[in-house]
Amino acid sequence: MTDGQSPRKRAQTSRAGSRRVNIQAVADGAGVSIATVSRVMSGKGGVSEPLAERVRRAAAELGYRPSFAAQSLATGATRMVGMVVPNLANPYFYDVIKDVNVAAVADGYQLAVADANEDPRAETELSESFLHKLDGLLLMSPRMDVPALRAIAQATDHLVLLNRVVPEVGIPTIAIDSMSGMLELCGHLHALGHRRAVYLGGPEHSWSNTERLRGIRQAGSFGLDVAEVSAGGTIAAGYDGAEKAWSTRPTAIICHNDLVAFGALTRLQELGVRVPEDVSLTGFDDIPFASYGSPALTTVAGQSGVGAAAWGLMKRLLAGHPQNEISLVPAHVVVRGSSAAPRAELVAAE
Amino acid sequence: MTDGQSPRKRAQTSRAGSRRVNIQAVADGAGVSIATVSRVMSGKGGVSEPLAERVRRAAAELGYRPSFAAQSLATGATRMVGMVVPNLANPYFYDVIKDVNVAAVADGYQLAVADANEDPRAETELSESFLHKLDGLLLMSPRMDVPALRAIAQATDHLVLLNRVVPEVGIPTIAIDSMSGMLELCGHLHALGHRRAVYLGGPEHSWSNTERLRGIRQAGSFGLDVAEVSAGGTIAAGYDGAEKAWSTRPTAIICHNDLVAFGALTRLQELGVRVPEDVSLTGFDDIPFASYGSPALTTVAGQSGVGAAAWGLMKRLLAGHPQNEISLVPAHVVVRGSSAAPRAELVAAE
DNA sequence: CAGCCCTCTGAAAAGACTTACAGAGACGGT
DNA sequence: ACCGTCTCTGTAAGTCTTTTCAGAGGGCTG
Repeated sequence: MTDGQSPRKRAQTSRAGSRRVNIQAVADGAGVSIATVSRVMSGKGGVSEPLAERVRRAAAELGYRPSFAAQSLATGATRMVGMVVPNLANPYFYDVIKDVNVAAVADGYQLAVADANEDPRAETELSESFLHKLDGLLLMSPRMDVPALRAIAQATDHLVLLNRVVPEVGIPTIAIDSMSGMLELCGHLHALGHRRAVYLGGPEHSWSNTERLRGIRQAGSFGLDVAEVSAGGTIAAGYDGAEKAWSTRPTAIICHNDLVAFGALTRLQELGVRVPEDVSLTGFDDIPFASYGSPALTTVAGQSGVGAAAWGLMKRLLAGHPQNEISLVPAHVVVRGSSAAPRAELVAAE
Repeated sequence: MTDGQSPRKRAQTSRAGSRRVNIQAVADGAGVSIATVSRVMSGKGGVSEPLAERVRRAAAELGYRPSFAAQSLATGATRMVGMVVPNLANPYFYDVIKDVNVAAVADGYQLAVADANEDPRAETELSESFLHKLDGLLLMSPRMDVPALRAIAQATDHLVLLNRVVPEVGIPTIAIDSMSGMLELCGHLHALGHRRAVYLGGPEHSWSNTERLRGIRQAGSFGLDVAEVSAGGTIAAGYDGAEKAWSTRPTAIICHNDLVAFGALTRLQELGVRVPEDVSLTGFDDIPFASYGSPALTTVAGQSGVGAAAWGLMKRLLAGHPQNEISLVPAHVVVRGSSAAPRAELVAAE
């Protein structure tokens, strides 16, 4: 307190000043103008090497880091993108998030993830907030309604949709081809000899559920008859729906996703129903848990590549090239222990 | 195009101006100064109602939203906090993330999550980046070494540690009391009659693994003998380690977490070992999958409250009140089907 | 009726950067 | 020797908001 100087003024002269070290401090330290410091820090070139070195040293000495807020304000960009996910609890999402993350980081962008907690309103709010703060937005399987989606799409060009196709709004999209994946799965079951199955459904109005149902209905054309039992996409829903599904004595139970299958499997085992001897059971998504179930789950894998593709789209959008691509990533059946040929007497009984 | 005005100047007069609607545009629209607009938008009061109404209408008409970057620059705050997680793939983390999220949102903060993909270096980079951009940082079970952690702690006061206690650096911390949770679990097994168990360990240098081991070693004092087999905290690690653990013919296998237990369960069933008849199996964390396994997993639950507590700490830090609390959240055994009394002859054999 | 205080409003500074533009110096060519 | 050009650097404007301070006006009190 006795240093004899007003601590307020010329704080940038000494490093003891309590104010943040800013670009001016570095400029003073290196004896150059702030423009030069800015040029050196951003690596844009155009500064002679000896001077640049001097600036770098001064910056390092002072521990200077450009202010994110000021940079964003000046450039109008943050080099961050957001991703809103309906529910982090589904391990399926994680695979995609990881993919996007890796790809984005490789391009010098950072990904921030927000969880909407299964609430469409939260989804909308988070989306608008992210959009307003970051450079771009990836929406994973959004449950929000079309008007909400349209509002967001109108507010920005930097929007990518994952696993939901909304033809009435032109948004660049990457989605797993649930329909054909499901069709292939049905084909697999049919080939094993199944003729009567039950579909344990997913979230009512979700696009993926609609698509998977579409695949299932098409399977009717080659002779696989599938009844529908609605569930909800979660383990609990699978557990709760399993008994009803089994009550119709199908030879196969097709679950909306692996989570549902997992829950159903547990319930079936409680009921003394053996999988796959008494009934075949299938999932969708191929989450890590799927291959470790007992039996391991026959499922449909397709997420690989989705994340990278989504980032590719976003990257081009950020570069200012409008996209209107809607691409479907193929999905393929992964056969594991939970599906088998139905017992002969069950097929014969039909 | 014949409106007779140079479109460049006074762009704020018409809504056709291509530049962003800023506070000046609203001020002009409402016939007030930007200071008044700012006051109205931030709800700070001090503006007469009729005028405020006029401003609100003008803002709505123009679709004005304050610039996030400018706001951050002016206030020095973002009202966002970041959380870095080693791996989103572990469902356990999700419970905590969700909790923090809910609590933060309730206080008007937004949570951004970043995944370090099990890479300590990425963890450090993400942390520094977030710290630099956002108002605070929550570090979930960080794997980074102490110097890295110390560097971050020195750069900010707004840091909260979850599930890792680092006594040599004074960081506010919330952690599950793994040690006593594990001790309680051992007590449960001991009470059932178990005397010889194996611990299928977690990530080598993680704090939680160290603590759980500590609990296990203490259990020796009341007569539960536990050998150690290192695994790695993942399903695959549990699967891979199960056979080795079983080879010592314990009456119980204590897994580092539910993921490991899940993998081990699968492998044991493949080997024809029945759980819990031939061996008891326990997890830790009580992830949603745990109660749906077959058998359902006996585990240790403790995460409830961790997220909210962590946010509480962060909130006080953000309010400028230094904290140096290191609090341990109690964890308790949840008994389910995977643990039972050992078969009499096995105990007798000892 | 004067003075005081209170409420409301606006001007202007502060916050930290980027970047267009201009200018200085060096160097080569004629 | 002069001019043009090129490279490097600095000045200053622009980005958008918050907030302090001062001032205007009105009402109340003594």
